[in-house]
Amino acid sequence: MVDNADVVHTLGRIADLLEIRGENSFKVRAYRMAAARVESLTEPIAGVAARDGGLRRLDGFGPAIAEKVTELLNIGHLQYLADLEAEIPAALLAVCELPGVGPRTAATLWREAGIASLDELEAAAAAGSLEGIPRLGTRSIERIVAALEARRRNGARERRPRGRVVPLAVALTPALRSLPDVERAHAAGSFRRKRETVKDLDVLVSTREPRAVLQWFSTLPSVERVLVRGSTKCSVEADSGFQVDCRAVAPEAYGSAMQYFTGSRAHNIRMRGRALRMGMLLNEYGLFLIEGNRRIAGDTERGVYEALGLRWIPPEEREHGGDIELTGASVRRTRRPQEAEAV
DNA sequence: TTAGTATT
DNA sequence: CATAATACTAAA
Repeated sequence: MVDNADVVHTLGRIADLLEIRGENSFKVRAYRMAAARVESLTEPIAGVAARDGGLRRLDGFGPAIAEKVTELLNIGHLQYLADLEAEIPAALLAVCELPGVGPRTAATLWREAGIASLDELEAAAAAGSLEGIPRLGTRSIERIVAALEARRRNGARERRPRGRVVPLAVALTPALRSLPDVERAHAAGSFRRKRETVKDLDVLVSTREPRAVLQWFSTLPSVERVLVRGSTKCSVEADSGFQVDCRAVAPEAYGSAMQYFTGSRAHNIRMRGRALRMGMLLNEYGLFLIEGNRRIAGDTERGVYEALGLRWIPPEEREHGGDIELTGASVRRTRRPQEAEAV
């Protein structure tokens, strides 16, 4: 019996393999969107398929994906996926999991050097045979070797229970606040959204001296490896390979930066799309009227939501894109006229 | 400058 | 035709 989770897994796997194959990114995205749609179903997909209209009634299901999922439901097997798996080694997906290595690099390693797994990559690196691969310079090879070493030490990265990350967060944010140039510091991301597990810890700081703050952050004793360090953000591995991202912004952008850095990604896409439809641009630096490029919000997170006609949405409710419609009752509809100036 | 990878 | 916007790094 094929259940919803099987369909989600199958569609996601197709997307990953198509990506390594270098397929049109809209096609890849289509499979991911269809997978997300099935994941959000509250009933067995077989039931949807059986009813009038069938799978095509689901958002994100066009003729091609509907046909494939029908085949999977009916005979418990999808030839299209089998063909892809015959073409592309499954172990390449693990290569893509290395930080800094994505589908294009994995495809290059495979096609140019026949590397199809982490073990083969490690052997090739040790033998020095990565040199000479097109678009793979010395620095890239160094990064790959470092990533392989980190993985051997810590194993594959896994999400951690939120409770296991709390001590890190409660130690890090006050430490950042105690720096001379830092005004504010808070954990954001899925930690702030109170997800049960988190993939990494995101910390936002406001400062006029981002470089100094990020320099301090990247040289903390518990930092095992610096992944990237630029002028506005720094990502490190600490605490057995757990990733911690620090983003620094000017104090007047703290609200919009918190909005951005809290996510979720789907929530941000909806918020930014809504801004566009209202003739505005939303990014981590503020909310801007496109006409005249005038900044109208961003100092506070609440100000961003209200300028977009929404009430402030608690982080826990920002998990899915639909939250804006479900919970973000329009301020215009709910507030009384005399409160209008508060926006 | 651009491609690739990354972040929410 | 297709959901947003931006940052960092290495290679060319």
